[in-house]
Amino acid sequence: MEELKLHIQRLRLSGLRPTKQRVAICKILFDRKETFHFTIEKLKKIAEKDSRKKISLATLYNTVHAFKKKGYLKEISLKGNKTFFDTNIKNHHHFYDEETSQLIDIKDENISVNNMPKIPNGRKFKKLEITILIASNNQKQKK
Amino acid sequence: MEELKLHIQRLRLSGLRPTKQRVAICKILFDRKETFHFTIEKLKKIAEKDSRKKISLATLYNTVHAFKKKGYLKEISLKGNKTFFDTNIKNHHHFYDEETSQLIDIKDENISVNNMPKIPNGRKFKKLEITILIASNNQKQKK
DNA sequence: TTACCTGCAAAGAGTTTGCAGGTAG
DNA sequence: CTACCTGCAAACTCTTTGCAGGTAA
Repeated sequence: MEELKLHIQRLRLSGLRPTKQRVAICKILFDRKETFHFTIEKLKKIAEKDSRKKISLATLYNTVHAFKKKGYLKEISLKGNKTFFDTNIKNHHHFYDEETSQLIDIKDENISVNNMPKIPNGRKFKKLEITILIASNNQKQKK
Repeated sequence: MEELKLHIQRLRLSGLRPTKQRVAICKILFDRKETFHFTIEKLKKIAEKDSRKKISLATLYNTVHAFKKKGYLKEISLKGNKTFFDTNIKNHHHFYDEETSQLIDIKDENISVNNMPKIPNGRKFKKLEITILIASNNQKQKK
């Protein structure tokens, strides 16, 4: 179980004790090859199904926020009132289908801006975020 | 009062009757040269101060949503749980200072993407949204 | 043992909705 | 007069927090 050690390390470095609930959350978040995009609600359902136990919101929120603060997770900027998180912490962008709430990563090297506007006075550049909104092809016209 | 006629027209086209409260909202939103970025809460405060009367949340929400549906307002994609709106309905992008929640428009012609990634199968391109996160220059380092 | 953690439930924040009196047409 | 609108408050959704029993170290 090499992964388990990594999970425990990630938790400790985030200032959290490695409890069963938190390790279960880690498995879902980090035992995967591909990016995982999620809301707290979705993570809760998956974590409870996989571990076959109740995981409280308090635990989910404190764990996810500690990971975000430590940089193991990123929050995604989207319309709407749910907070989305992303296990891909590299600099990257997204396709987003608002109808299905589905997110797809775009690698940083697969997109670029060729003329950057001047940053307003007294400010400095922090980060670029590009979202390409997409929709189903076969969709009927919305009235 | 040429503006008043425009406000009434906008309201009618949005399927709303031109009441005093709604005209007051229109004045704040549309009697201006520059883009206005706002949350419902901010609009409420300004509208109540300007018109010196109470405007209920129900009125604010139904009016703003009708304008958004009609295309007189746009919703902005940002982190966090408040909904931001924008009176600039042209295709454009934003600088965003998360510390102050300040938004600054970037005209579409002042920024461009030079290599677009391939749109996922079965989807079509809808819209491009670019946000440039900025921060104050003189800010102390965040720990 | 001690500090931290868990589940629960209550509280907050933002948004939406039902209702009864009020107003535009 | 009728349909729509307003303010109010209740309800809803998502998130945060306080608490008392439980667990890691």
